[in-house]
Amino acid sequence: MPELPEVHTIANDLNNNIIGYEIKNIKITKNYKIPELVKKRLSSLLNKKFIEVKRIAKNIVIKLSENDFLTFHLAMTGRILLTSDKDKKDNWVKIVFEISKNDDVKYLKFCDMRQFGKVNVLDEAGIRDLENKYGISVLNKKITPEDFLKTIHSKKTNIKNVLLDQSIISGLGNIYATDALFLARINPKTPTQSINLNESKILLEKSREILNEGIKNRGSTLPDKMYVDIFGNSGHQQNYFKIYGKDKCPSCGTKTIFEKINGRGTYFCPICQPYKKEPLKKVKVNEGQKQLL
DNA sequence: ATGTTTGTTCCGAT
DNA sequence: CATCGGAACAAACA
Repeated sequence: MPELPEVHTIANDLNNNIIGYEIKNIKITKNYKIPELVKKRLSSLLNKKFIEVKRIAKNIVIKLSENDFLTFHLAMTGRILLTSDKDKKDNWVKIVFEISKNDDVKYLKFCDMRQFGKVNVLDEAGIRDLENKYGISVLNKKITPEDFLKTIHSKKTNIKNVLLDQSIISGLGNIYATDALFLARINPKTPTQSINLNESKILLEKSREILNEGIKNRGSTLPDKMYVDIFGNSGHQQNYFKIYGKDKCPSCGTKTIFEKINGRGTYFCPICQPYKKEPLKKVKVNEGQKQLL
């Protein structure tokens, strides 16, 4: 579930709650598939101290003493929970880190229902590699509409698809990309090559706006409650979705269209986000037609 | 029983 | 060879 605002909220809360704590024990749930190498690296973290928590794209990155980094990617159903209650039962717990500072003991849990999430331990070079995997961040204030347009044009597909391609544009997930396109009044199926500078400018603005609103509202929690923050609380952005999950366009009242685009559920308004531009079609031209042209 | 699901990676087709 | 897009990863719910 977690997209950038959800991951941001988790990283920020962890940074305010686990700095200075040391890892005293690590328990991996039986039958949880984790590479042997990662298991070995995890055990090397015992007695190391949390220095700082930050976010790289949708990864939670925890810096420990001796320049080790513990990273989590939550994918669709990952959760990070923090509790002082040793006996608290949580669903789908995969790894429990017992951490302490002086006499205070807490439990940092990595949970994952569908198990698409990833845990890893990296050194500084590994962190650099991780950073290099990702494309531009729309939240980077240095990115101009010109930069954004160039990036959009670098992939020949539809605009929704390129917004979700983390190696090109990092941070937007399915829900926020859907809402950003609605706010920018751009049809999600618009070919990237048809986007112009003005649309690039608006889309960049609206993408920033929607991500910042999501961060302000501590992420979005859908009815399945899969995303919760480290204390188990829901986010609020679901109350402010623009068009994601809506039957009717909040702007003009027209029935929204729900369509799978590149396998991802997409909502859009056919009136406010009209499909103006035909994709470039490959037309087979025979000799006779050529003369007519 | 079938179709959904907030993400990412891999592999086959073009 | 580059690029695109569907399948797969696994589990719960309606």
